[in-house]
Amino acid sequence: MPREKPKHTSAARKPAGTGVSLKFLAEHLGLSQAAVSFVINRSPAAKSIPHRTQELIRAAARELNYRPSHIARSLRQQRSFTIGVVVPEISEGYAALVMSGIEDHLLQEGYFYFVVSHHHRNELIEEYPLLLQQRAVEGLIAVDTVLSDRVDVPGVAVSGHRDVPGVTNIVLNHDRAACLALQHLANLGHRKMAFIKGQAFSSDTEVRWEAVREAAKKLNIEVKGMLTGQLEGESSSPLLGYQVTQKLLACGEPFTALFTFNDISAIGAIQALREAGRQVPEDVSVVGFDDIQSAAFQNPALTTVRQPLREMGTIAAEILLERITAPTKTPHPKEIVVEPELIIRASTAHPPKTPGLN
Amino acid sequence: MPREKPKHTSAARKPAGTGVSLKFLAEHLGLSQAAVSFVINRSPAAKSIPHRTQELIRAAARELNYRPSHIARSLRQQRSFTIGVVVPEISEGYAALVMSGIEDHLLQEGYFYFVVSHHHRNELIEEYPLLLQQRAVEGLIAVDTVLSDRVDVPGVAVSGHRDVPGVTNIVLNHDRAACLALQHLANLGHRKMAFIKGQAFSSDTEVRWEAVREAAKKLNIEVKGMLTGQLEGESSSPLLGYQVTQKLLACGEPFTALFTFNDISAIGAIQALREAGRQVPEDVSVVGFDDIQSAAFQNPALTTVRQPLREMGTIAAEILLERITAPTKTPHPKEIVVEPELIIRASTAHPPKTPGLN
DNA sequence: ACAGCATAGTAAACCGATTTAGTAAGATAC
DNA sequence: GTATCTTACTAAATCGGTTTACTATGCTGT
Repeated sequence: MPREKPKHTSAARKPAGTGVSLKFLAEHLGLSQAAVSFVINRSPAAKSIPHRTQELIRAAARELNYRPSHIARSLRQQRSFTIGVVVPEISEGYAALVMSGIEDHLLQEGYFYFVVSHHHRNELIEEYPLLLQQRAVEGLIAVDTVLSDRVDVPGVAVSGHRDVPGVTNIVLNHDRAACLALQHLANLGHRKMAFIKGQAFSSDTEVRWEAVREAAKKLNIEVKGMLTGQLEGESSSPLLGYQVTQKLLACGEPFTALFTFNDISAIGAIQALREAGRQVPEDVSVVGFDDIQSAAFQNPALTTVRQPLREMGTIAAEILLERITAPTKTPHPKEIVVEPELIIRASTAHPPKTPGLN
Repeated sequence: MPREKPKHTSAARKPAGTGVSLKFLAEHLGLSQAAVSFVINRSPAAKSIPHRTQELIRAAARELNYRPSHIARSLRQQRSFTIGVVVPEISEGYAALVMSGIEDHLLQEGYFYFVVSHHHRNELIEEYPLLLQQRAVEGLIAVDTVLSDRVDVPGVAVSGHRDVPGVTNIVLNHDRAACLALQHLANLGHRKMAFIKGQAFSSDTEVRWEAVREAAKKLNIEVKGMLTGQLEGESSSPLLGYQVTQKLLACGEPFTALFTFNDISAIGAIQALREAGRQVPEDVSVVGFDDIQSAAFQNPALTTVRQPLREMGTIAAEILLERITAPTKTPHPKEIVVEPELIIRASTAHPPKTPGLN
C-alpha cells in the first residue's frame, strides 16, 4: 500500500482564473470553511481555535494569496460597503471637486462608490438611483441633482434644495453669499449692477437668485429686469456666459458691475466685455462664484464667492456613513449649511469716475 | 369552513427594507423560482411557459416592483458587469475628461465602474487594483498610472507607457505632438525656446520629452539645459508652472518661446511672464498641452496641442469591453496610438524684432 | 393500447462566503 | 464514575438569484 499523501483531494478548483476560494483554502488545510472564516475575519468565534492553528491558517492564506470574494460576503451579510454618487456630469469643475471630497472620506472608511452622470436627462435621473439600488448601494449622494423619493436607502444631496423625505441637504448659505458679493460691490461704490442667473435645471439657481434679490433690497440696490441674464444650454463652457453678456451689453442699459452665476460664466463674460471695449475691472467689475482652481489664474484674477466644494463632498460622505452605520442614533439632520467666503482678487474695483458711461 | 384564501402562505418576507425577492415573488404567484427566473430573464428555457403565464409573471413583477439583486446574480454567473478605474486624482481636468469618455461607453453597455485615486502614493497604486479585483471587477482602466502585473483581469492604460503584460496602452503620438508645436514656433521665426517638462511621476513626461528633443534636433533647434525647467510637486495647480517659469526667467538666458507640459502650467507661466514684464505673445510665445476647456478662454487664448482625452477614455472602455466579452477573438492590441492636433489661438506670434532682448 | 413527444413546469445544486447550532474528545469537579 | 465544562472544531443553513436535470400530464400517432 502506498504511503498516504497529505490530504489533497482538492475538489475545489484553483485554475488561475478565479483565485483561490475559501473552500479550496480549507481543503488545502484539512479544516472546515467555518474555521478558516473565523480566523480570517478575527471573529469572536475564533477564540476557541488555538494560536498554532490560527497561524497555520493565516500563513496558508497569505501563501495562496487568498482574497475573500467581496460579492459573496456582501450577499451573505447584506452589506455592500458601496455607495452611489449621482452627478450631472464629470468633466465640470464643480462636480469633480465635490467628488474628490466624497472619495477622500469614503475610501478611507473602506467604502467604494459608483459614479453615474445623467446630463440633466430626466429619465436617467429617475433610472440611475434604481439601478444603483439594484446593485445594493447602501446610500446615495446626489450632486446638484434632485433625488426622487422612490429610493429607500439613505440619501444626501449636495445643493439639492428640495425637501425630499429621507434626504439630508448640504447647502451653501446663499443669503450670506449674496450679501458678501453685493456688499463688496456696494462698498466699492457700485450702484448699477447686472446679474447672470444659472440655468433653469441647476438646483442652485432659484435659491441663489432669491438671495440676491433679498440682499439687493437690503442694500437698496435696484435689480433691473433688463440687466438680468440667464445662462442657457447644457454645456458648462464659458461660451454661455459670453453669450448672455453680449445680450446684456446689447440692451443698452448701463452697468458698472456684473455678478455671475459661476466662475466659468464669469470667464466668458469678461471676454465679451473686453471685446465690447469695456475693461475689467476699470469699466466693469465682475464677481464670479465657486472659486474653481483656475479662477485665481485668470487675467484679471477673479474676485469670487468661494463655495467649499471639497468640504461639502466630505461632509456629505460623513453624514451618509453616519446614517448608514448608526441609523437610529440621530434622527438625521434635514439640512447642513456651509458658509461661503469672499475671495477678493483683481476683477473688481471702484466704478469709473464718469458713472453710467455706456 | 371558511372560504379558502388565495395562496399566500408567504414564508418569504417583504418588509420594506430589502425590496421583494425572487422567492417572495414566486410564492406570491404560486410558481417556482425557476419559472419566474426564466421569464424575467427571457431565458430560452422560458419557451415552454405559455404566454398567459409569462404575462402574469411580468405583471406581478412590475406591480411588486421586483428588481433582481445584482449581487446574487453576479455571484452565480461570475459576471459583475463592473470595472475599475484607477486615476491619480479626480479634481484634475485631465483625469476628469478621460473619465467622462470612459463613463459614456461603459454605462451605455450596462457596466458600472468604481473609481479610486491614488495621489501618486505607491502603496495605493499597488493595493487598489487588488482591492478592485476582490470586488470582482472584470477589467481595469488605469489613467496616467502604471498597472502592476499582479492583476489577472484585462487592463487598459491611458498614457501608461510601460510594457506590462496583458495591458493595452492607449497613447498619444508624442512625436507628432512635439513636431506640431515646435514646427509652429519655428515657422513663426522662433529659435530660442524654453521648455517645461512634466513631473517625474507622470508617465507622459519621459516619452514627451524624448519626442521634444527629437523634434528639436530635426528642426535644428537647440535645447539648452538652462532653458529646461521641470514641474515639481503633487498638485495640479498653475502655481507649479508659475514657479518654474520664474526660475527660467531668473537664469538670465534669453528666450522668445515657451513650450509647457500642460495647459495648467502654461497658465501659470503666462502669469509669471507678465509679472516679469514680458507680454504674451508679443515678447514670448507660449504653447500649452492638452487643450483643457478653459484653454480657449484664457487671456490670451492658449495655443495648445490638443489631446483627444475624452476619445481616449472612450477607446479605452471599448477595447476593455471587447477584451472582456471576446477574450479570444483578437489576441489583444499592445498599443493604440491617437493623434494630437495643434490648436492655434492667441498665445503665439512672431518673435519680437529685437530678438533675444531679455 | 401504448410509445413517444410536447407542454408546463419543479426540485435541487450552485456561486463563495458567513453564521448558528451542534458534536466529539479530553479535562475537571464532585 | 459520571456530570459538566472546555477546547477545537464541523455540518448545515443562509444570502438571492441562475441553471441543470428531471417529472407529471396530456395529446398524437400507429
